[in-house]
Amino acid sequence: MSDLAPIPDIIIRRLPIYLQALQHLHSRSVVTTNSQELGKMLGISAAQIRKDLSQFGGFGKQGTGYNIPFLIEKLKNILKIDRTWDVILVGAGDLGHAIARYQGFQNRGFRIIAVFDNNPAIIGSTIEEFSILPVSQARDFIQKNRVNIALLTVPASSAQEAAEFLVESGIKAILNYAPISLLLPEGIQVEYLDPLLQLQHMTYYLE
Amino acid sequence: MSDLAPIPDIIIRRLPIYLQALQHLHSRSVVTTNSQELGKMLGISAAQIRKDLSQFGGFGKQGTGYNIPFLIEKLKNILKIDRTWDVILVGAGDLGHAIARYQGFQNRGFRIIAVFDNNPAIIGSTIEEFSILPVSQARDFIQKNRVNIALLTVPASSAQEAAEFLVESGIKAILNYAPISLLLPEGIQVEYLDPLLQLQHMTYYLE
DNA sequence: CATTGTGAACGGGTTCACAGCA
DNA sequence: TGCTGTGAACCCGTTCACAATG
Repeated sequence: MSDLAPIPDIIIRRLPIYLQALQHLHSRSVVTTNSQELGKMLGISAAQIRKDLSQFGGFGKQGTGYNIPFLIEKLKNILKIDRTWDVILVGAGDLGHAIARYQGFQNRGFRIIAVFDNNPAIIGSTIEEFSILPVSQARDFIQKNRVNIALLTVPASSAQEAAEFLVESGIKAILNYAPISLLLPEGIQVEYLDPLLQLQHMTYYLE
Repeated sequence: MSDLAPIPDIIIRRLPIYLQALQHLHSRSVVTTNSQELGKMLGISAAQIRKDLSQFGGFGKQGTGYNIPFLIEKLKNILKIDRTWDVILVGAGDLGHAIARYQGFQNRGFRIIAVFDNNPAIIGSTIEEFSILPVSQARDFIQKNRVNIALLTVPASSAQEAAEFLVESGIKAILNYAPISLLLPEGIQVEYLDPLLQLQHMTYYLE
C-alpha cells in the first residue's frame, strides 16, 4: 500500500476487468472466489491476479481466497467509482444521438448530464431529456458543474480542436469516439474507442 | 519477411493505428512522412515505429522516410483489409439498432450484411434495409455467405451462449459489445468493446 | 491444507546508438 | 546529410516457486 512508486498503468487497466467478473459472480450470489477461478473466467494467470491485487493490500485470505463483496468494494474505491461521475457528450451526430439514448452508462457510475454540438440546425432540439446546447456554452457548464469527463463524438476533422477546447474548459478525461489520435497536454486522460481498429486487428489473423 | 517466429500481437495492434495516421496525412495530400513525424502524431517513439514496420520489410528509404500511399497499401495488405469483409450483427436491441443504423463501417472495409435476434417480437421488423432474422437461421447464413466476423450486441446474460453458437456456425472473429468476458476455443479472435471499462480506467487518475 | 502474497528468475518489448544507405 | 534498419542493452511485466497463514 505504500506506493512511493506509482502502480503500473497496465495493472490499473485490469482492475475494471476483475471488477466486471466479480460483479458477475456477485449477481449469481457467489460470495467467495480465488485467483484460479477468476483467472479461468478471464484468461489471465492466477499469479498475475494475485500480484495485481496484492499491490493494493492483502485483500485475500490464505486457504479460502477472496470475499467478493469486499473485493468489489475495494476495487471501486481504488478506481474511484464508489461515486457517480457526471459526463458531458460533445457531438450530437448519429453516433452522439445513439449514445445519448443508450442507457448503458446510467446506473453504472456514469451519468450524461448535457449534450453539446455546434451545428445551429440541431441546437435546441432534444435527445431524450437533453436539449442540445451550443458548444459555446460548454466552458461555463463544465466549470459550474465541475465536470471532469467528456465523451467526444464529433467528426474526426474537428476532434482535435474540440478536445483542446474541452481541456481548456477544465475537462480532464476524454473518451474519444472519433477515429483520430489526439495530442493533448500531459495529465489529460484520453481513451480511444474505435471499433474499426479492433476489426482491423482481428482480420490479420483470419483466413 | 521470413517470419518463422510469429509477429508479436502487440505490433499487429499498432498497425491499424499507423494506418489511421497515414490515411489522415494522405487525406491532406501529404506524400512522404518519417518515423519521427508519425511518432509525434501518435505519442509513440520513432524507434518503435521503425522497428515495427521493419518486421514486414524495408518500407522506408534512408534519408527521406516513408512514401505514404505505398505504406498504406502495404499495411492494408498485411492486415488483410485490402478487401471488404462481410460481418453480421447479432442482437438487435437498442445498441444493435444504433450500430446497424450507423454508417461508420461501410466504406471502411467492413459491411454489415445481416442482423439477427431471437426476440419474436422484433423478428421480421426492419432496421434500415435489414430485415431482422431469427438466430436459428444464422448458421445457414454464415455458412452460405462465408461470414467470418460477428458483432455481438446481445445482453451480457446471453453473450457466452450466443458466442458459442456463432463459433459452431463458423464465425472466426467476434467483436463483443457485451460487458462480459467470453470463453471461446483457441484460434477464435475476440475483441472487447466496453466504454465503461475505459471510463473506469480513467477515473483512477482523476481528482 | 488450500490459497494467498512475494522475492527471484525469466522473457520479451522498448529504447539506444550507430552502421548503412539514398 | 538525413533517416532507416537493427543488434545490443535495458527495462519492466509475467511467471515461478515457495514461505506464510487463516
